[in-house]
Amino acid sequence: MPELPEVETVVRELTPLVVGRSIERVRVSWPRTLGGLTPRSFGRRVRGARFAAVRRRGKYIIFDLHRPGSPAGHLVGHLRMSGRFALRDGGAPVPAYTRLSFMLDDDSVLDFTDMRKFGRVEWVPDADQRLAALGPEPLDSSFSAAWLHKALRGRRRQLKPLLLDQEFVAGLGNIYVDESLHRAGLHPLRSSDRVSRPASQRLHEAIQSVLGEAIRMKGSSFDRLYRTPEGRPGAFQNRFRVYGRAGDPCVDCGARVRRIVVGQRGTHFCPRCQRAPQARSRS
DNA sequence: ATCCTATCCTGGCTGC
DNA sequence: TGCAGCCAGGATAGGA
Repeated sequence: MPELPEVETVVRELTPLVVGRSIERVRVSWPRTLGGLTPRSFGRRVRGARFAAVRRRGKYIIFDLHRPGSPAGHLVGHLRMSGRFALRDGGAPVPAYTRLSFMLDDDSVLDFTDMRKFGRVEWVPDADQRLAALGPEPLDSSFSAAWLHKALRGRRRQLKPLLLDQEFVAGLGNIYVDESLHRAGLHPLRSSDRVSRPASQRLHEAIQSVLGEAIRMKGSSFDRLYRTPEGRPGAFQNRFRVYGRAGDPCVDCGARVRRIVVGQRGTHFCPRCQRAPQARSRS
């Protein structure tokens, strides 16, 4: 599932392909993709606009739009499970599962395809306002070990669902949370208010190193779903230590990786490297 | 404040 | 071989 590293890869590959191009026409084949606007009013907002920049916030892809002289709002995209952006030549056949297409002024077409139809591409006047509720970027300097320790202690939630909460930290999903917790030696059910300062530091380091490595490898592709805009798979799946490895030996200690369900999410961990939390004593 | 469940979707898998 | 039923999973809403 596309998480921060996959979205970052999409943004990097898309930038040189679309920045400077303008939108001549839009074709909507699954209106819910637009998240509220009708195809007609969506088309009115974006037709004639030019892509000024492509950037990322959490798992969201933001396209800044301009018209001659003035800003023209933003497209805010989310890939969810199976969304994908890709460019094609105007004469090429429309790919399967295409939900939305932007015909550009150089005769190329930017397609948003999405088998499961959960993805969204919304037009908004103000992207920062739309995404204001998101937590800090885990690769920014604002996300420090000290901040993380304080933030963990200020809540009382299990680490797994807390790290998946985009309002706590933006961009982590099921895969990178499991991988980060394993690298930090922290059990997914541990209560956030019981994480020590050294453990917070390990978690901080683990999150940044996992994300950094995954970005360098252009994300993770373990099924047909995620491909970069250039159509290539990522390679970080070869570095998974726990995700999808239930029953296999832990790469660090050899114990069998376990899979449990936490908050309706498959959760993978090593029972030896990630010690079960102690029951909270009453008092 | 935190937790739990349902919803949106489809392809792929399991079991009969 | 065919088919019904279940599952994954990000975000969000509503209820406990």
